[in-house]
Amino acid sequence: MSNGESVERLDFIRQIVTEDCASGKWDGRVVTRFPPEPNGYLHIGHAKSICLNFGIAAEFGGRCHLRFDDTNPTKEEEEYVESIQNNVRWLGWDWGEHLYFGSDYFEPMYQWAVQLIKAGKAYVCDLTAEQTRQYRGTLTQPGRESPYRHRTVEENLDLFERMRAGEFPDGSRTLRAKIDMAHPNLNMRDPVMYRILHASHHRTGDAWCIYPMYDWAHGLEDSIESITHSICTLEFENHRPLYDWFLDQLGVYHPQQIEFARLNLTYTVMSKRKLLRLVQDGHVNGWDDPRMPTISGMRRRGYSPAAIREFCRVIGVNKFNSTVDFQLLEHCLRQDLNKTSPRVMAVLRPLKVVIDNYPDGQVEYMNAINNPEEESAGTRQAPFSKVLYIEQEDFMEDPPKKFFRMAPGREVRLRYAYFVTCTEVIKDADGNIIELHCTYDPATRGGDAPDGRKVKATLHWVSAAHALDAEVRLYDHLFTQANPEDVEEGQDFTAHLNPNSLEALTGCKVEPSLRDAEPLSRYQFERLGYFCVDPDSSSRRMIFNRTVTLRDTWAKEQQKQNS
RNA sequence: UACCCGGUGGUGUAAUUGGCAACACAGAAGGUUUUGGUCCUUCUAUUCCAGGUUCGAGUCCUGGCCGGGUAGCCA
Repeated sequence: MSNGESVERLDFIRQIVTEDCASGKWDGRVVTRFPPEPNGYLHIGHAKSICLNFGIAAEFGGRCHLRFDDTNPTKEEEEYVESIQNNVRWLGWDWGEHLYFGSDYFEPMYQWAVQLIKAGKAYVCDLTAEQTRQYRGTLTQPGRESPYRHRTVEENLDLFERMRAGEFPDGSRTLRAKIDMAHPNLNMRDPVMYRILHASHHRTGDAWCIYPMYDWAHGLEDSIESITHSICTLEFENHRPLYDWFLDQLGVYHPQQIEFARLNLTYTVMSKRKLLRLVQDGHVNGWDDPRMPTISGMRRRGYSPAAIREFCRVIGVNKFNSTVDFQLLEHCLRQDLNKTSPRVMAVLRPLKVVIDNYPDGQVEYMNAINNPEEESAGTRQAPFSKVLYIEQEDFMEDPPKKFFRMAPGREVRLRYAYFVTCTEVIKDADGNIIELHCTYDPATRGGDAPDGRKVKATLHWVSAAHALDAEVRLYDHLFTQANPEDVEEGQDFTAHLNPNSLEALTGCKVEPSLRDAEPLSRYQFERLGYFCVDPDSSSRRMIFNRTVTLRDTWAKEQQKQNS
């Protein structure tokens, strides 16, 4: 293991960066960027890109810019700019002074466009959007040249200036690059560089009514910022020739674009469009709903930044599409939470237990370990008394063979407290078990028997008189199918939404040490899972979100027996 | 039926760049345990196919097959 760890393997992008540093291609500089469009919330797929770009910069002693690619005012909002910054910071990355906006470069971009026009490499086109599409040809057929392709430089300059001045309505003209209408790569068939959009921009206001297209803008943004490695996702592979063409024609600083495969995860969707749909149609309660694969949602759910970073590390980087098993994410989560989360006892579905031979009114404080994985976390005192709550599912009146927990006449351990034996089961008129009576062995205080006898199970519990009430929200996958996109004709991804993805439990009982738990703080509820204090939680109304269950071999055993 | 990219266990990735196919997750079995957690041990492959080069091919070459991307005045 230590051997495998020491030989840190490089993904193909880090190999390129390593080679470039060795050859001095960029004078040893490493400058990357994370360039989101502020038109939605970041999700775990973005985290992969963020960790890649910021991670490479950190590992190679370079820097990573946070740059908002805000070239389309009709879709972008300030709210998203803020959430994105918060998310990147929360994930643990720091862009230092290097916060940029594509819109800050609109003027130099415009000047470069003028330069291209003067060089005869760009022209103003009066075709409508529909006509442009028809002239472009198809995947198998070449396009036709626009009738406006051969305007004079003077006419183009004049028209382009008047486009900027606002003389023409939306959609009436575009500025296009003059490349090759027969090019097999459709992106090279005289792509649009500017469109007219009389729309207010969240940063530049009404200063502009022409806005640059992605292909024109992005390379220039990279060039201005002296990016060395412009890392993007696979769908931009076909755009690289155009990225290169613009920069070559202009003769400016020219970064290298490198593409990698975006992340897919089982049981979830990963496109901004679909996530927006879930929010807008009310399938979830906002972008930060704990069921969402958004960074905000995962934060609220209780994921730690370290767990997400580790996940992004272990999934690797590649050039082919793949779908990562959700369980790998949960593994990274548990691995981190196990080391860092204080243990606490909480009962989700309480069952009252009375210890008949325990003195009325007596309270003992039991020494409980806060985190067996972290000695420095110390211990705490948990109050124990005659009336307790245990978990309903920890008792069975007629237990199957492999059930080790409480049953009539069986002795089990109450964690950090005593061995108890169930002596009586009390039911209501409908036959539901509503209360248990037990006896305890005073000699087993702390949980060990002096005579060395063993018990098969240890149960968590809370003292009824000391317990705090809480609401606990249990979450499951948002979709019932590993691949939500795999649907019948006429259906869409919402067809497999899981109707039981949220189960809210009230009347849960938690130990009193949780009284002042901070919002977003994380705990392990012993034997149950990891839980996080919801931001809406207060001392009057405590709310916990279940982040993830503990691995549960008993649950697996039950499934086997049922099937 | 155009162009570009890609195919390694159930899943995600490695393979010192032509030299014993390795790691993790998942699954199965067992051990330890005051969490049925953690931890520890063990078990699972025609490297898409067919040729070729070579002492030797996951890696190089040729041909096929399969998958993904691309016809926004989105990014």
